[in-house]
Amino acid sequence: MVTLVDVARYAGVSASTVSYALSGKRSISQKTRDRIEQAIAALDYHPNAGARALAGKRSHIIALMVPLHTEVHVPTMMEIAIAVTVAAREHGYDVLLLTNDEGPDGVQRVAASGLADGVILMDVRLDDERVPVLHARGVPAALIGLPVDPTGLSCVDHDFTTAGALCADHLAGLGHRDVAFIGYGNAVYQRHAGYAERTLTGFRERAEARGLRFLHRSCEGTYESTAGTLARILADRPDTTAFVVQNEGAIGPLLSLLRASGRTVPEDASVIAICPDVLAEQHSPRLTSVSSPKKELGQLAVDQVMARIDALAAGREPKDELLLMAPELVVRESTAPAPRRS
Amino acid sequence: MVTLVDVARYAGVSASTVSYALSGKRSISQKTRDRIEQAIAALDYHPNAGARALAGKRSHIIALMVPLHTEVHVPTMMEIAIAVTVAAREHGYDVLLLTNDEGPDGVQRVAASGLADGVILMDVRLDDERVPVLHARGVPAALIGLPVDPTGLSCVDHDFTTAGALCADHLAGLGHRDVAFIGYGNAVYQRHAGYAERTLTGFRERAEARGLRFLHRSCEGTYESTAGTLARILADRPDTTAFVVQNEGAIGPLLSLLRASGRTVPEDASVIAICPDVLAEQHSPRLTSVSSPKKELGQLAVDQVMARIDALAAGREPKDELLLMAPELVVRESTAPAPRRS
DNA sequence: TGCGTTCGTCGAAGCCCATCGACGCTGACA
DNA sequence: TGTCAGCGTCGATGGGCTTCGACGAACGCA
Repeated sequence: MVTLVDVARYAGVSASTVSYALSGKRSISQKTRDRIEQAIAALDYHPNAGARALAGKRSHIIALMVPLHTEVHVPTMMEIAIAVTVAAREHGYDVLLLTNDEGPDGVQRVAASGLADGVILMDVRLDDERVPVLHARGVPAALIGLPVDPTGLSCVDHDFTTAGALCADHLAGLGHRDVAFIGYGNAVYQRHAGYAERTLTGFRERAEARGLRFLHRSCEGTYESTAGTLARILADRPDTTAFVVQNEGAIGPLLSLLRASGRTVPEDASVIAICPDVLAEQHSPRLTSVSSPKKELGQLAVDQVMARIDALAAGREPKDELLLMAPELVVRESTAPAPRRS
Repeated sequence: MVTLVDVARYAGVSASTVSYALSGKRSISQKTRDRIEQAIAALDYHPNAGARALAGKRSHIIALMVPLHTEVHVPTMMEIAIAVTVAAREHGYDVLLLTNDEGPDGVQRVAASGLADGVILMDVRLDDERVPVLHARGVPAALIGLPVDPTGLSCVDHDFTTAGALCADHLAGLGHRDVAFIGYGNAVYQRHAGYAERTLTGFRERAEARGLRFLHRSCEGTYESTAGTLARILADRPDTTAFVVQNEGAIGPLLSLLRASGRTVPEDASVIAICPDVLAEQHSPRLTSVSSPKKELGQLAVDQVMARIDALAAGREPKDELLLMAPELVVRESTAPAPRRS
């Protein structure tokens, strides 16, 4: 194994000089810097991570805790995880993958052992039990999702409330009067997943403000569940002319079922999906959708932990942040003015 | 920060005794062991990861390199990643997430710096450029997927060849004569993704052996692409009575399209999906499918790296392994005896 | 009773790097 | 020409842990 001392000897300087050349924390003449770089290349030197962590009191690792089982769209989660990893690398950091099932102890473990300098939590519950640990140990952290009380924390999330409102606005603007909202399964609402509730609230408030009549129905996301949900909706409100779907699994079945029931989208029924753009694009007709950027979410979360890690190292008080990413409604082919009443 | 010395002092023993008590590498009397455990609990001691890595020459971290962008089913990938993480924890290891775009350099980086003790590679290409790095540095590694030349490596993968064969067998057994295989997009075959080619080979060979006429068509996985693919198949071989689909995105559209064209599944047309069971279950009718366990895949990969890490530490020569996980064909509601010729 | 073991514990020597204080040297300025 | 600032470099120290060799105590056996 090649060490810093080997490099120093090869370059004819002292070990500390090599260290400073690498970290840039003291100025080094161009000449020696060149010699050192040459030595590093010649010997194929890679600083030892453990030693660096020990001496520098920084592991250059952040932990990312992902949900083990989730009702949320898995590809979306993955996209965020990857965005986090890529963004972290740009800060010279690596990402340690933790699963939800380790719970608060997992956070404790990686933080207390100095394995990770900071933590990013995904799938945050309103009363998330990992949050107290963060406070207790003063762990630099960023949450993707909003707990009830975000004081002392940095959080990023999609602005689901606005997402819901955008849907209501768009449909109201097209002249629809009776609208149905097809959401996630009951379990999601029962465990108070923030995103589901907030979308619904945003939609409800705007719908009421714009004089829409609306129905919310939960749905498990399978073909059969969607069929049942749709049947109930049409039985309860036969005049329904538009659907908002916030459940990736229900989109395909809904379109098939509408088609099967003789309804053309968008002439007879409009459909808005709250889902990633790629998904919206791959249906036929291509779906008008509301989505928010996942990549930026991940990047922002990383920026937030980094800021907190730096603040901690510098002894500064980190400032709380609460960022909601604006969603965007893209009009495609699945929404049209409401059909005239028969 | 609480250190091992603090614990030792509190327990009235020496530091090395505490270390041995924790690692179990030398016998410690029950009495002192108790005192030490009590001290650890009282002081809330967590061993410093960096120091441990430095002194022990093991980081207790394995790196998992996941594809950045992939045509493969993302939830499947995620399931494997999570299985790896959970399995690693059971060995006292954590998982570092790397993305494909770091390429060979990424492997080099984490291995040479001692950041990771071993590496698991996903989405392995037939001529994967990361493999030479593994050989050059002697990095303990396990591949999920098969390269052309697996000598000196440990690999696990699904037995796609058998998966293809199972499909052909099942359909031949039901009396089908004309069968279509709807695969991934051309890009997947062009970059020689092993899984796509092997499935096709297995299917082709068995189909020929059983006297099936068959057609392979690639498909991008969108609704429109599926529509085009199906149209071409029916134009070329109007007598086609069964479909094998190896493309998660095409399943829903295919079912809708068959239904729309007046074909009932399974009476008029049989469908087998090569996909995870959960997916197969959520369509209507529930699909006969061929799937292989993802969780075991992840676990086996972890076992393989661990074996190699241990071998390296003990100076033993690790043995190569090549495990193919047997797929299982589950008969559900989408396959039936071939309809009589009209 | 004497000897050789085994068991339990200790002290010290690293592991590799970051950082601090010190020091000689060069150049600017008075 | 003398003085004072940097600038560039060095040596020493420390960070928390693992591991090796050593050593006293307790024990078995002859």
